[in-house]
Amino acid sequence: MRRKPAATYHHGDLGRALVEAALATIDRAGVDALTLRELARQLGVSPGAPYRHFADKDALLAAVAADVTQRYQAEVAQAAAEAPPDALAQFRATGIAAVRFAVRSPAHFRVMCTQATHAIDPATADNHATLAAAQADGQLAPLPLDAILLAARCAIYGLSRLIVDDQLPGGPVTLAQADAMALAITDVLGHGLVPRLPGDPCTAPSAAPTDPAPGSARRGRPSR
Amino acid sequence: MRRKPAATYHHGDLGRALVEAALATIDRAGVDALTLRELARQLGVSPGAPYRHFADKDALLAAVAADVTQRYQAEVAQAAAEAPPDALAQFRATGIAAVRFAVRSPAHFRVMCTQATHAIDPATADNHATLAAAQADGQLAPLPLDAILLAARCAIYGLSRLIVDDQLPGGPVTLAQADAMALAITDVLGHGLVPRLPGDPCTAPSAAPTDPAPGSARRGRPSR
DNA sequence: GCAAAAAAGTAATCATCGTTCACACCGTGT
DNA sequence: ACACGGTGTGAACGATGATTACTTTTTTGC
Repeated sequence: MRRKPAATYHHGDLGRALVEAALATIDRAGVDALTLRELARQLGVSPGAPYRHFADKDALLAAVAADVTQRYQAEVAQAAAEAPPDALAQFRATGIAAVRFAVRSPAHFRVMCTQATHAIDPATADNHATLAAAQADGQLAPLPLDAILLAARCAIYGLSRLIVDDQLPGGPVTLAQADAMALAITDVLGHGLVPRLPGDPCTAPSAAPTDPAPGSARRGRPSR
Repeated sequence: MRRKPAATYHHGDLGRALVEAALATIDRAGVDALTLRELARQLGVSPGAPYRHFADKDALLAAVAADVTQRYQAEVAQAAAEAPPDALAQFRATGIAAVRFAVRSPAHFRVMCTQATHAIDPATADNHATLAAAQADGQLAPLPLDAILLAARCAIYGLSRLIVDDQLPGGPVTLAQADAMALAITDVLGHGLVPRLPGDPCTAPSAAPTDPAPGSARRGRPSR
């Protein structure tokens, strides 16, 4: 009773507390382990109390997903802000940030993808303009912008989901491995699968185009 | 009692029937709508009967996932067999086949990804040899094979999951749209993001490198 | 100030689900 | 003929999501 600034009623701010407790439970034991009753138990309220704040379990999950989405987008945006402004560096930085989020909080990431319909898009409007400018400057290949955006998004989202879905051989993925894989992907995407003419600038802006990739992208070999 | 070849006992082949009924239910209403009791009801058996064939619900789901995985791999393999043997054509064909499966049976695809741990790999061992040969022939860029394989896998898996997770604006995706998107992605991946020198062979083998992509990859524009 | 209304929580209750257990049924091998 | 193992029955148990009627607290309109 000393000082409860916002604690106005019995609990103060159930609703917010429910979301945070749900986040903790999901992060610890996965979405399937989430139970409204157990949540109410943890917060010391009756089993029916949560229904004053959320229509049903799905509504709570939607709120959780919204919270996760906000953190996700903030982290990606910050990574974009801290990276050099050229298109490839932006792609690399945001890709790495996105994959890192997935590695750090796989369960949260999964909830976000399942519940928050099309919320994974890394700022389509701005990118369009930026990429168009990059193409005009000759920094970017003259491919349709929609196709470029889609390919980049698929590659990063694919890596993230491969990780959180446990589809990569070799157990859980470390942050360093995730970084290396994201880098390798951006390099491949930047360079292209079709061989280039000798003397082509290729993926110069990257650190070491071919070295960091195989050292960590070795996963995939021991699968069969 | 005329001729029931395998129908020996009360039901004949529960277990198989359970898997098929589960597949139908999942395809119609999603995994969350799957209930062991309802399944038993449909098959005219008691609620405890399924437990003679599966330890629990997860075991049934694992069997379902195995069934889906088999069909998925068969379809992808057939597409690979029917496509030209060069590396890029193989990538395109298997990619399109995989995405088509996801579009046709989103719920099945999701169960497969969630339950069947690392089963989405399109034949890593063979590909390694094929790609190495392609690289030696100069048909493929001299990038680390692991990175190439990873990037291709991420792009296709990413597109598939973007579709089944409903992360693409514009409602459900048609088969034609999915084909176009897969094609656009393979083109971008083949060409590379970094501009090429004038006169470079580029993505010649494809039909129309830049035309089919924007017509259908327009999705992403109306998002914001 | 204060009483009415709105917000927040409680306790009891329902339907359903996953799962288990003791028992009954059926074909088979001896 | 008979025991036995694989298969299905039927009735439970515990837990969950959700609803309802009721109480308590906070807010707020006058």
